[in-house]
Amino acid sequence: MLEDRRLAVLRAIVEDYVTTHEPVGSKALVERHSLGVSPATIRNDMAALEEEGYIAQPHTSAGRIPTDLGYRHFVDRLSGVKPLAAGERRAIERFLSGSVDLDDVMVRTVRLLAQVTRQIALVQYPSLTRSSVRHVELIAVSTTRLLLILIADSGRLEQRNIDINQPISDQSVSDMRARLLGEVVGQAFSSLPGIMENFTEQCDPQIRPAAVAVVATLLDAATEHLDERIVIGGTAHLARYGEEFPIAIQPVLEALEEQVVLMRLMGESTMGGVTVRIGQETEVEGLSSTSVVTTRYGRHGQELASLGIVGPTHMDYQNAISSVQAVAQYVTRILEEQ
Amino acid sequence: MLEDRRLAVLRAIVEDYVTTHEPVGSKALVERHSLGVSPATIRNDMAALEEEGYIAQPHTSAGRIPTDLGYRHFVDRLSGVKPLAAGERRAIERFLSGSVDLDDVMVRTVRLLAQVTRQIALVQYPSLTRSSVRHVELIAVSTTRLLLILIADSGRLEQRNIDINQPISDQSVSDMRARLLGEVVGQAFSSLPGIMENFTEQCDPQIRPAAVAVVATLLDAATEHLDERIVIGGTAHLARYGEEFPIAIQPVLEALEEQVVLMRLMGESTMGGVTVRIGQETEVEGLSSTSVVTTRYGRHGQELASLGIVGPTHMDYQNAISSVQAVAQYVTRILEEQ
DNA sequence: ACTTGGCACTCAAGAATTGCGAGTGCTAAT
DNA sequence: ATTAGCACTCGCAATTCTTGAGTGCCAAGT
Repeated sequence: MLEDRRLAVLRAIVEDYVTTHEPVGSKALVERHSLGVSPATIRNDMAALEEEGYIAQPHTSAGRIPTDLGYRHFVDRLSGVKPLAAGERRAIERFLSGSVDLDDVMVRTVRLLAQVTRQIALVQYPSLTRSSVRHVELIAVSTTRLLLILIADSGRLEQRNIDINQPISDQSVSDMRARLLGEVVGQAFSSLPGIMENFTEQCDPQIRPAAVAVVATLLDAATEHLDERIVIGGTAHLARYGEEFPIAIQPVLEALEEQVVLMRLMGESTMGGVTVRIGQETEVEGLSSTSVVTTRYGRHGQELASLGIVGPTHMDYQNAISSVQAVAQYVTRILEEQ
Repeated sequence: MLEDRRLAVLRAIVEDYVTTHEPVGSKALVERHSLGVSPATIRNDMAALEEEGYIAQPHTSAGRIPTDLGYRHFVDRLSGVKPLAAGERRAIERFLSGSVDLDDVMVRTVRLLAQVTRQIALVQYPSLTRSSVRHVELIAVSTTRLLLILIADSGRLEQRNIDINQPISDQSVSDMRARLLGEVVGQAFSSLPGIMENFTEQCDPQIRPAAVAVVATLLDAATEHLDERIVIGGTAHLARYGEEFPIAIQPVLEALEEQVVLMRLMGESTMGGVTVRIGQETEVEGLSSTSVVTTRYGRHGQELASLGIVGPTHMDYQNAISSVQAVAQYVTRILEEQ
């Protein structure tokens, strides 16, 4: 009973603070929520909650605000995912359908997510790690330059220029293309290094140098920078919460321009379900007063990549979580159609 | 002589304001610049300049700041482009070389430009309008779905999925691919509508529906959304000038998320030379207290697209202009190598 | 053993006041 | 045309004052 009320108080504090963005006091709390006890009682509970580290006072004569730990508890005990309004679902569906290609899907998704959550949105391109090769194309741009194109079954596409020392005939290029196609189509990207091991040896010695270059580039494209493409949107929302609260927006914008940081945010999401990292938990300096809500998405049941949002720690977690989840779900569906 | 000095005063005011970001007074001016006259004289000139609309007073007892018109005059009379420091040139070169593909070039360029100018950078992908087709690829993803890939000689690449009603054989796809290749490779994108006019008619009636879909998609890819891809970087710099000056950063971020706005900024640049739009001249609401410096870049002499920066009206125009110009030059060179 | 009313205490934030000084415009002298 | 002198303006920073929301604690009540 006692413990129950304390949690209710924490919950009420989080909810009020999320909506008003102002420290909440004991009196306001009993007025806005039907807690059935007097402010004095609440004060005792608050003192206990503060002792345990769930809430804090900006200064002596102010109300309480939740700490990172407080949000953590709140999120962990969320009663359940609030379903999205029907209108919202329809909006999502309408927004994502009619994408012409993968780039388009990514751009639309990030816009949608930013719009629905009113936060900064991040969407990672489908990883090559878990994809396989749909097609390979080798094109002679000139006699000493080839263009290699790799298409993943997720629709993602990588291109690389290859410079070779000796001129190569169109016939040789065509042969190599055919061999490449035979070897790699349908194979997982992760298995390419093994598969390509003997490729050059079985080549006509004359074109071996070219083959070596092609294989090197292919493996580079297939194994390096696999997950490095991330689209960002909705940064304008940053200004909104920067206005009133002591969030320096520069470090946030800086963090969002660092590929490494983004990779960390997107990469660490646990499989299945939604990951919420609050404040310091992001382990990124510039994001210490923001929270990150991510989840994985993927087609055909395999999880390809992550998407999510970045917002102030005092965001509406319920809404954020359900939106992120819903968008991930729809993206997955769209990608399956592709 | 008199007119000369007035211009010198305007110039001095702009320069001082750009470095200090504070209204500049008559006394400070004569101290920092060797104008050879007394503050009182400067005051007379200032009064005249204010009358003509080149400078303004934030309030009665403050110094003067340049108006948009003042900056305009300053920029128009710039003595000449300040050459970049050798170190800077080397940095640019090092930064851009070693790009693996077009995406890479674009991303590196935008980062570079943002870093060098310490402003927000915009880089537009090479337009298809002025490119021609390097290669076309038609791939059967399934029996009722094709993937069309268009590669421009600028290295830009477009992909589209095509759903067809009736299953199509691999042989038919291969035939169509061969015909497509023969028809369009080497042709300008702008000429494709004419070229493709009779394509479907010369098709085996059996696969005509598929051919119609392919042609429609091809033309759509080649003629719609030609210039729509723009990369943005360096938004973190926005926070820097947002800190001290009365620039609301939200409208700027919002404007930068509007494709239409970006297109207008990038599209209107005049050919050759650098375009500077100051304050209201941008004709974008959210950018009324920023200036935009753009120029065109392109390979083989043809100008493919634009790149540039967005910064506060009180930016260092000299530096901005020369940096934008230099980066455009190097990008052009890199693209020519590709 | 919890709850609650009462009460003294704290302290950030806003309003009001003041002094300072940078900067101006004007005038009269050079 | 230039300049020194001077009265005037007015934003800004520093200072002080006031207010009130909110707290912690204690003693009384259930």
